[in-house]
Amino acid sequence: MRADAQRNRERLIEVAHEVFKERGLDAPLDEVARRAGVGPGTLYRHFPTREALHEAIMATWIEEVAGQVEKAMATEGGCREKLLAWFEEYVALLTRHQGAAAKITASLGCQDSPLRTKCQTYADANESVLAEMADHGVLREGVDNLDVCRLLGGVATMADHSSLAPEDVRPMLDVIANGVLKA
Amino acid sequence: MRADAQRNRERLIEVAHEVFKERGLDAPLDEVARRAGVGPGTLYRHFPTREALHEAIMATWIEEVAGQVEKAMATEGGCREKLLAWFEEYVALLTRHQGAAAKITASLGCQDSPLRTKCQTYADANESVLAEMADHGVLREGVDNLDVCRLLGGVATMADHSSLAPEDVRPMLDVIANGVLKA
DNA sequence: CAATTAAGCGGAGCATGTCTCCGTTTCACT
DNA sequence: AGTGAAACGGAGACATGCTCCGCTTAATTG
Repeated sequence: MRADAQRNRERLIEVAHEVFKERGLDAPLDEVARRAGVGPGTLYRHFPTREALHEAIMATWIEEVAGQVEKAMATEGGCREKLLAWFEEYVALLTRHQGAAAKITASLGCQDSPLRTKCQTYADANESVLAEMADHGVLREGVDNLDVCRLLGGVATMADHSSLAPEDVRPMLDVIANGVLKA
Repeated sequence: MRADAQRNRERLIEVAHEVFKERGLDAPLDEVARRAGVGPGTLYRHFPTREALHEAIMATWIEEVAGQVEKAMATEGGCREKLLAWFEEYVALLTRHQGAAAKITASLGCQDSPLRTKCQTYADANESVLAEMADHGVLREGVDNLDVCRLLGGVATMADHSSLAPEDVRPMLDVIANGVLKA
């Protein structure tokens, strides 16, 4: 790739990050181009679809997921506290950008989504936490990872749409934890 | 109201019902006007915002909610089966139109949403079911109606976005039921 | 049954946003 | 420096939301 193309690409990702943070994932793409000081054509050449740009943005914070699992698992207390710490982190990661939770979770099931690798990272992370719970014998029988991911995605989406504070999200996560752990 | 205005209003609601069913709640409003054989101006006079039209549409099926509560409570089996029957009905009602679940659930908390009366109907219905569970002594302490509604709304939203079949939704509702009922 | 009038109609048209096409510029290599 | 291809950028076609205002028509009244 030519040096100027590389520069533009990086600048676009950087600017898109800001714009999406400010105005949500549905922000006008021409605005991204304008602020990056390039024409719309340049933006669309680098990122043919809105999703392609989303994917590029998310690549930066997907890297944090593994670390957050470890952090949550280091929480003081029993399995329930660890699980809830992870659930809170999961929701927090998904709600970093307005609109992201719904999109990422929607692509959980489908193989051909451009966001597939991203949501897979989340699913894998959650699976590892559930496996830990199973090892400690506290996981209910028949609890499926995909279902839990969708439930958490649903909570995150509701939190996003209603601008819920963490203390409003917590009781929902409590219910899910109760449903996932043995009594 | 003049007779022709009345006629147009009814026709618009009827057509909007079709269009929203086919293309989701974000379908072009001009398409609704076109199919109804009126100008866009007429549509926007009757329904100044998209939400106003949504509200009018939903008024028709909001009437079914109370009946569905009774139907679910008449399900054979114990409290768990009744609760799950209601949860399934709740999700089915919310996913009748693409995009509806997210919008209705988002307006649960806020007082000034045009959809307030609609989502209140759902919240009241769910509250009555939870009250029934409490009467039978099977409801966990500290389970809040609003949280359960949001969880169900989240499930419905995920079902909507991923076009999930009822059998894919059921396990998520199982987890919520486990979290809501005493062990 | 005209005549009157205001409620209602409808579409031209502006605003915003997406995305493409293609003439022009710039980089990289010789 | 010269050359060719890669990259640029912006005009503009197209889609959608929404408004304004001149025209039509239903309802009322003498």
